[in-house]
Amino acid sequence: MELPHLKDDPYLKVLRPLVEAYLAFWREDSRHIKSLKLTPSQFDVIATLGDTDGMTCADLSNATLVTKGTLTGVLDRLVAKGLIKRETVAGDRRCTKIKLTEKGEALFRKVFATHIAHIRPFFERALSQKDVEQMRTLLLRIRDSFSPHDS
Amino acid sequence: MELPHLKDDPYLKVLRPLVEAYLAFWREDSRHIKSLKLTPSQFDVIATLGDTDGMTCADLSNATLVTKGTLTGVLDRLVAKGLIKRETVAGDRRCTKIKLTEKGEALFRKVFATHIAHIRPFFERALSQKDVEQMRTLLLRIRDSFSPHDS
DNA sequence: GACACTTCATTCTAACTAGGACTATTATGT
DNA sequence: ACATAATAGTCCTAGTTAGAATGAAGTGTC
Repeated sequence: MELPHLKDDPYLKVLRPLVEAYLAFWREDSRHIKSLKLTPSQFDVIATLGDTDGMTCADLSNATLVTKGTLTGVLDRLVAKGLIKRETVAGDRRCTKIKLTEKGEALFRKVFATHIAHIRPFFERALSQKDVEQMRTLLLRIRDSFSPHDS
Repeated sequence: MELPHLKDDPYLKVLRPLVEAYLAFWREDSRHIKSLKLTPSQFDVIATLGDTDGMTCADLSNATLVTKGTLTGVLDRLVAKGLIKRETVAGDRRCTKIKLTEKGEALFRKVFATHIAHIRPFFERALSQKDVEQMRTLLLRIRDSFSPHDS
């Protein structure tokens, strides 16, 4: 992603900070996840699968940031680690139901709260309660500005 | 990257919108870049190289979001497209100076302003001038909260 | 029941990612 | 001067990315 150099443009002045803030978060996020011996995509899948009784590949792909094509490989590696299993679905032989194994379940319990607790203080330090509300509103306006139904 | 499900947490309430806003921008951004027959990394390099008289790999890597190891391959493909050239540096035989070719220069001129003009309206629609200032401040606070020198 | 559609998961390709290892070269400390 | 450290670019590995193609399995229509 490019960072335009026209920093004086009143609207683009927000683009670079957006990219930088996201990237700063992302680096810390994946650094911590890596210390748990998972990749960000793998963590994403485990966290999504936690507290469900299994999802199909298509559901998983929608709920995470991993596309369907990529998912197969990610799941293969999680199966190899013994964290998830693939089960057939009665009544539809096209689908596979992905579930956490015992081991995967245990990892989820151990890791999820830990990770949230790790990331939380970075936001706590930066923003007051009022800032959070403000920020949230503006970020959602940006997000929606990019969505197709916008005029 | 995972999107924690504890949406009620006062501070994490801003994390999901941050990720979503960034991703919304990023998808539109790379969609448009792709229509110019470049990848996001390639565009990043071309845009950074524009209006300079060449940079080393290390400089390029710092100025863009492309790491040194990845850069080699990206540059190889840009050389293959005839958009950049590698030149030796007098006085330091370790360095290579990367420059736009005529063709690369022409592409930069054509494409850069176009791309900015394409992205700009999405932000213009979402934020007032005052919002921009507010947003910028808060985003930079988040960014800096993740940087090492922070307490 | 046969036809065309759709959906599911997988496979494939080209490109990218971080990060570590490697080689050549240049700089530094004593 | 000479060993050591730092730097530059490249290469390598494992994993990810989007997107297109594939083949198997359901669904809808007549």
